[in-house]
Amino acid sequence: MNPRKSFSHLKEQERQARKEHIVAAAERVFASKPFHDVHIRDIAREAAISPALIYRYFPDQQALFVEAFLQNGARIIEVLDGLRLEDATGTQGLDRLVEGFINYLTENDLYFKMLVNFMLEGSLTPEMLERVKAQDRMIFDRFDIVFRKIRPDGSLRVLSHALFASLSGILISFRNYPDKTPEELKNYMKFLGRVIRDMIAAGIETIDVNSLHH
Amino acid sequence: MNPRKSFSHLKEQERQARKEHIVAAAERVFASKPFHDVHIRDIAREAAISPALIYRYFPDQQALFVEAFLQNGARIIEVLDGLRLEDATGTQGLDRLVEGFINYLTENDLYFKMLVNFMLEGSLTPEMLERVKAQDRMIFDRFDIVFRKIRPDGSLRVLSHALFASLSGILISFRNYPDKTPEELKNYMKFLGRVIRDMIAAGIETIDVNSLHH
DNA sequence: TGTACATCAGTGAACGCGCGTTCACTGATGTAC
DNA sequence: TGTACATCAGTGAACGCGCGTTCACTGATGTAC
Repeated sequence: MNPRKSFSHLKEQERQARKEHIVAAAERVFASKPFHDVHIRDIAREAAISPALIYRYFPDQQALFVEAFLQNGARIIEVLDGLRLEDATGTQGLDRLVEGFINYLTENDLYFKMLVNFMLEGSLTPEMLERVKAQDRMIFDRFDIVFRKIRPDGSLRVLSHALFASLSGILISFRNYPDKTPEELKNYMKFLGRVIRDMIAAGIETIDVNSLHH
Repeated sequence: MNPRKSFSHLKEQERQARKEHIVAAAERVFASKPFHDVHIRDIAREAAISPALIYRYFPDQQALFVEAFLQNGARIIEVLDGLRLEDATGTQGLDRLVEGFINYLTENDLYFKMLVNFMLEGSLTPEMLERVKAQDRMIFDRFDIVFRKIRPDGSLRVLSHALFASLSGILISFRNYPDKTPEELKNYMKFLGRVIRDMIAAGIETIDVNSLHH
């Protein structure tokens, strides 16, 4: 590695660090206000830089948003891995997953708001879409682990999809449920999560998952 | 009723009809493009009137949007009532509900997009909020009917919430699932709906719903 | 070591456009006499 | 019946603002000799 190369490598690293600084600022802004109230100028202010500088690091707004989104996805995967689902036996993993998933996402609903917004209107570039898809798969993989413990023979991915959708639905549907404190809301969502969990735990033993698809 | 009064009544009726005409146009536009691409000018064009006229019937954009939203909610309730859930026995009602709900909302996803948008960012006036809440309750009432058939003793509303959230979650999570035709998507969502349904059917007999809340 | 020059991260201000909303006006219809 | 006037639904154009993005520039750092 000649000096020239090593130098440009350092430069590149610096550049990467600054990029991450901007993404981190974006995440903080997303955490603080509704999705559609987040503007380039807010993020620039949060990062203490000029709005124009953002365009030296990202081609446009969407590229930055997707980056922040993926960053948050990575964080979710970390949280799921922190639950040590592999080590659980029987339905223990399911318990942990439901509890952990709702816990994290009620406390960090930025990822969730972004996720839903991308799902609703998402018209991503093919390349961005590929990255999001890959991350989705990684999340579903974590869900699969839990079901493999209970029904090693079943269509795990289908169950993962069903559980993910159910939990997501809880988080969305009761997000702004009126006349409740945030604490009550969170407890109610966790309660609904347990209802779903118990249904699944009761049903999974008896149902022939593979025969359902017709 | 004197002529004056009857006359103003007619006028009022006309006014109401024109209002509905605008709302209907709004619904059509919402059905045709993403939520955030729907603008007053689009709706005016669809209704074949001047944008300015809309402001003679609605105080602002949000008022019109909420009206279109409630209109769609009313339509959902009609669909649910059309399923004759009262006449079903055992888990038959549950089957019909899951099938009908997903069927309708995959084919008319405008309501759904609006619903989710209101849930995510919704900052409605108290009066608007009250109307939306009342409609939510009416929808959950239909869900309750189904569960009352199976478990007359359980906490019906909780089960309704859990099922509603699960189905909503399916509709959102797999809305833009990549590399699938709309037909395949719809079938997969219905399939996931049946998975949830079977879990519930299996679990509901054995679970003590009332004891879960702690 | 010093000097002229190139590079490039970073900037504040301005551009341009889209969109909700308002304005000033028109013309049809109804009313009073 | 005819005429002057009031009302009010409806309009096209303009206002105003917010926001993504670009522009023209600065100043620090590195390089060549």
